[in-house]
Amino acid sequence: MTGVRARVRAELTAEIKAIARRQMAEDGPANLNLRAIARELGMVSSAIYRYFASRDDLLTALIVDAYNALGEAGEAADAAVDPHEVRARFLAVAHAAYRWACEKPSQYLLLFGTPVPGYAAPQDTIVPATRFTLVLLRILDEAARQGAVPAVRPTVPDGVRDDFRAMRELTGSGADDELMLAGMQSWTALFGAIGFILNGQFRNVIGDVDAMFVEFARLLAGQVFHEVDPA
Amino acid sequence: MTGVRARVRAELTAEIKAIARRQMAEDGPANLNLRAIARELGMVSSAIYRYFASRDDLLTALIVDAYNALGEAGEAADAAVDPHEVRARFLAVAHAAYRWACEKPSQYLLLFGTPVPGYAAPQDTIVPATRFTLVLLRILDEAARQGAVPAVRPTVPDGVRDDFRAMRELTGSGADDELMLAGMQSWTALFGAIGFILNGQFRNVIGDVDAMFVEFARLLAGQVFHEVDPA
DNA sequence: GCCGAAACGAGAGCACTGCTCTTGCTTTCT
DNA sequence: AGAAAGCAAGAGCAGTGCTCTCGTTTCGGC
Repeated sequence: MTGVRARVRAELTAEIKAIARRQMAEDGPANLNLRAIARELGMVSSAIYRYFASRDDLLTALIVDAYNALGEAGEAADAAVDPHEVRARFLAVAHAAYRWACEKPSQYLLLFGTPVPGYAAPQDTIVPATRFTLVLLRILDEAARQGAVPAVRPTVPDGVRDDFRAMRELTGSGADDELMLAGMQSWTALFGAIGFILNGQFRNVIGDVDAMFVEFARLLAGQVFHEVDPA
Repeated sequence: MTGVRARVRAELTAEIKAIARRQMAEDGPANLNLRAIARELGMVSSAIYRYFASRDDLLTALIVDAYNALGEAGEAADAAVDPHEVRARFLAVAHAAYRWACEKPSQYLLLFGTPVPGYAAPQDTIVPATRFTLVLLRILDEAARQGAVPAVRPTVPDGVRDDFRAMRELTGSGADDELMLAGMQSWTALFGAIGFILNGQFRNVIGDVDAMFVEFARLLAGQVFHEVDPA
């Protein structure tokens, strides 16, 4: 094993993904084009199939990479802040997600945009997909330890209580149902805002979308971690 | 004018759009297929081009229709509630959007999902696109009249103040900057939640997503219209 | 009523896509 | 050394959006 061939294969695989990412950034995530990649590599289109069994397979690999990159960005941002300052941690992670999305909009849309046509996310993606969410869950955990209470207290629906219990068991989180639901809501709001900004939904409406996002994040932090000293 | 030909043309145009919507619902919004539509109509693909200059043109028509349908759903829901009960109005409109999205997921994703490949929204879409938002702005207006204050008070960035002033002038709204920003945030959070649910982001995580959405909406209403008597 | 103009559907065709299969060549393993 | 596996190339298939041409049908002004 690990002869010349194996190394060349790894390099070519990486190169295919790199070109795919660049082309997606130029032509949009849904325009992933195997033939164009092959052309750029000076190969013939059928050769690509030695490395990825299908277009969907390549897409899956890109999605997994993107989830991991986003998760890593979140983890790094979280680790750079005092673990006890939950608001600061939330803001750092939120800004990290926003920054990552702005730098790689096509990859962000690959994760959170409309699923590509007949594409069904395979099993390989679900673990990397949870990586970013786990960062937020850990922040919720610490917030619960500090007795945080949401600004508006939700009434958690019965059907959701079981799901939250399962999540607690799976992640070892100690956040109570109310905090969990508020956190979940802020989580969707966060990604909703990023998605809207990236999709240009605020074009011709809001000029400085960056400033607005910063304030959105502050609002969310205040809503979830209300009875906690501000950072 | 208004001969046989004009009526047939109108009917065929509508039929093309109807078939397109149905096919989109089956194969996903990005799989809009002119040839398949023509096949179903018993026509040849080139005949479609008598009615829509291009695939993008047909897409635009569908998008305009969808924006109008969503806007209409919001307007109807809002009109069915006592105009003074702002929380109830917000909840009604939020639920209307959610219901519409669940009934017509492909059309919702057409509006708020990843933009279709090389598609750039033309001018025709921007007026229908604001229709739903205007409903929320009117609710904010009434809330301002009642002295509503967000649960967490935002500090409105300078760059955004001008945009809000422009929106006020354009819509005749009387909502102050803080309420406007909180409303905007809740608006993105609302559509973010709907999008996540539709895209299956909560699959295998939350069982009863409907119940969760209802509580999300209640949270949002509470966050924006805090110092207002609950409906 | 008539006749030119415009609208229409059919069909062939172009350039492109994802994907398959076969054919030789090269590297790797036994 | 020889078999097996990996590899790139090329031809080819079915499908796409779109264009162009060609007879036919309908419409509006005379």
